[in-house]
Amino acid sequence: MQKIRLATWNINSARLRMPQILRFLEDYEVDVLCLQEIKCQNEQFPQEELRALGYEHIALNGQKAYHGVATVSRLPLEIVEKTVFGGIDEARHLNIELTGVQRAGQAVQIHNFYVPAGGDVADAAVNPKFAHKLQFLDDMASSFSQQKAAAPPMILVGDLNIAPLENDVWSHKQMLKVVSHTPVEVEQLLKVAQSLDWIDALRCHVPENEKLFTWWSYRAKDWKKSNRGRRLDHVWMTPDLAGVCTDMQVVEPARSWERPSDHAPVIVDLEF
DNA sequence: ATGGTGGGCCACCCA
Repeated sequence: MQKIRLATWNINSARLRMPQILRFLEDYEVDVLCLQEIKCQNEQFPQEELRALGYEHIALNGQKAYHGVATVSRLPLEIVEKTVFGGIDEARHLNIELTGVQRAGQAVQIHNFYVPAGGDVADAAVNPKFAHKLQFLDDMASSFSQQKAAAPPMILVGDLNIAPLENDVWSHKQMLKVVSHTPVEVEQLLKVAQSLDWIDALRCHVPENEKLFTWWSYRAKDWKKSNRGRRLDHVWMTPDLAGVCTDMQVVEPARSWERPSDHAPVIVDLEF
């Protein structure tokens, strides 16, 4: 049996927060880390410190200043694809396969996503960023639907910028018109989930009637005290991997580290 | 109803 610890973290600048990344990998004994918002080009990504720590397998999809995703691993990996969803050429997706981790003879793939935030106004007619977000989700759903007949075992992680359930936000009622929790986005995300019957791995371990957050705004005076969080970061698995995820945790302490990201890392423990 | 913070980069854009 093979035990793997996988994590996802919107880091909000990989260069600025490399000390936090190294601390997280060490303290929590992470095997594979998917980062979003690395905010740098591939050649600017600080690889040497990661390699020195044993993370020798690094896949990058960076761009200048904005967005960008990276998958950092102790286990061998190969890049499968970097896909542009939503019609705007931004670095928001990276699919790798863990060549040594297999299910029914097929290597397990890990999709690392950074879905557009969508701006402030939840109306695609007046807000192009919101239109882009909806189109991005639409393209995700189509892409996965096309694979339905013969999808390999896949895990999807990342900052999806949507908190779909009532207890994925601090106040369902007060958030209904706030981008990230509007019914139209939630519906779109549901379509993506249905495209391959994706399993919401985090909610397999925390029931839907309990609050579960992964993000807290920088703007709160005391994020812990006000606790106005949202579950924007997700881990999904294809049905053939049901039962593979034995545990999960949102690493809230990292939100209080020095110069933190506004997202906490999410860890899942996997057994193959 | 408003503005609050943070990162990249050097005027503002993005979250």
